[in-house]
Amino acid sequence: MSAEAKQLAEAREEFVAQWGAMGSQWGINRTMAQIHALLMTSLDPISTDDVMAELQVSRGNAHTNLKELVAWGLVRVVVKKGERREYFEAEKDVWQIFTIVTRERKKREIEPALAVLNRCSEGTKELKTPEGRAFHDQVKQLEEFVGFASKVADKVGSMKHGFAIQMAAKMLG
Amino acid sequence: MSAEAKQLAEAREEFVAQWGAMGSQWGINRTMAQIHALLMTSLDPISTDDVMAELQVSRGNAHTNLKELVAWGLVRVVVKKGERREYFEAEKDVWQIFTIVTRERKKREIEPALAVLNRCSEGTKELKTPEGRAFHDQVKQLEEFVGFASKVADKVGSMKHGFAIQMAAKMLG
DNA sequence: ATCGCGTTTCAATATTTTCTGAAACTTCAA
DNA sequence: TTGAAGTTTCAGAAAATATTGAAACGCGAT
Repeated sequence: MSAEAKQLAEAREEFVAQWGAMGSQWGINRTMAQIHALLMTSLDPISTDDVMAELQVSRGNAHTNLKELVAWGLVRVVVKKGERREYFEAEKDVWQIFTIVTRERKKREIEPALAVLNRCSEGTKELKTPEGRAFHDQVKQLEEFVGFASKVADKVGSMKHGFAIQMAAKMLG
Repeated sequence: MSAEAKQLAEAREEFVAQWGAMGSQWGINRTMAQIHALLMTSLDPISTDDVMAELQVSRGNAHTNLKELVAWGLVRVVVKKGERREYFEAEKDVWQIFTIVTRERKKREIEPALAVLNRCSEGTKELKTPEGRAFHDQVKQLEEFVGFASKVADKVGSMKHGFAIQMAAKMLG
């Protein structure tokens, strides 16, 4: 192996390892994040067995997390003609990745919160005691804010790359 | 207990329980989220013993998570004159809560990612093989995007309530 | 200096989450 | 129909996280 190839292999290994470690901070499991890192930096689609070999994980683990990435929409299944084996390739466009993660986080984090807040706010609407009113008001404020965040997430998630960059640039400027 | 008081107690209990369950989804531990819910909907500051009684958790657990909330800046310590015991009260303004969480998430999620990306991008700058270039380019794109997100987070985290609402309204309109 | 009251720490334990490995299943070609 | 190649599932094992409970600690009053 040439010096260049070695340098690349090292950098990639670090990227995969660190991205995996970060997965935890993000509430995403380590293997899933590592596979994602591996796929994002692979020129060609790779198979379950490749993942097993690269990351030293079991077939079950590799399989489950590949399919989870496919469910998120961050990874696509690729079939090579004349081969039965499935290959996988990642979405590489960073804006696409961002919108996918935004949609997914909205679904997992914002929507359930909103449902809880709606319920608690509705159920205390006509309370008359000071404690009851205070509770209702606080929950209502949270509800309104989270509802608003939900709309923002929708908007951002449906923006085209160029438009988003333009808007953000204006905001930062 | 009156019917109103019962209704309130029930609603609050549900809010605390559900907010706690959601903590997991958010990568925040359940007790911490429950304490936060409790404090956000409490008119008066409450003590460690109150938390232990309400949530049926140990002193150590209550203590650790209260202090963690204080470290985040979501909760303040209150000393009542003539009392040695510490009481705690939550920040109740939703925009304040949002900016605090934004800052904290930036610190925990965005900054470490950026550090990794910087390192991996720097370390592969002068690779010449197609694989090396592809890796460098992909990492660089991620780096640029995350760096951008970092700036946006700073900006949003330092906005005044009114200004942010105005801007977001324009964006959604 | 000692006591009483509250805070803090931490080793042991419990719970939750992730991972493994093997069996069951599917599909397709012979 | 059989079997080779690949995929999927899942019960049990391992690892990571959260929680307990009790001891150590800090501090002001006596």
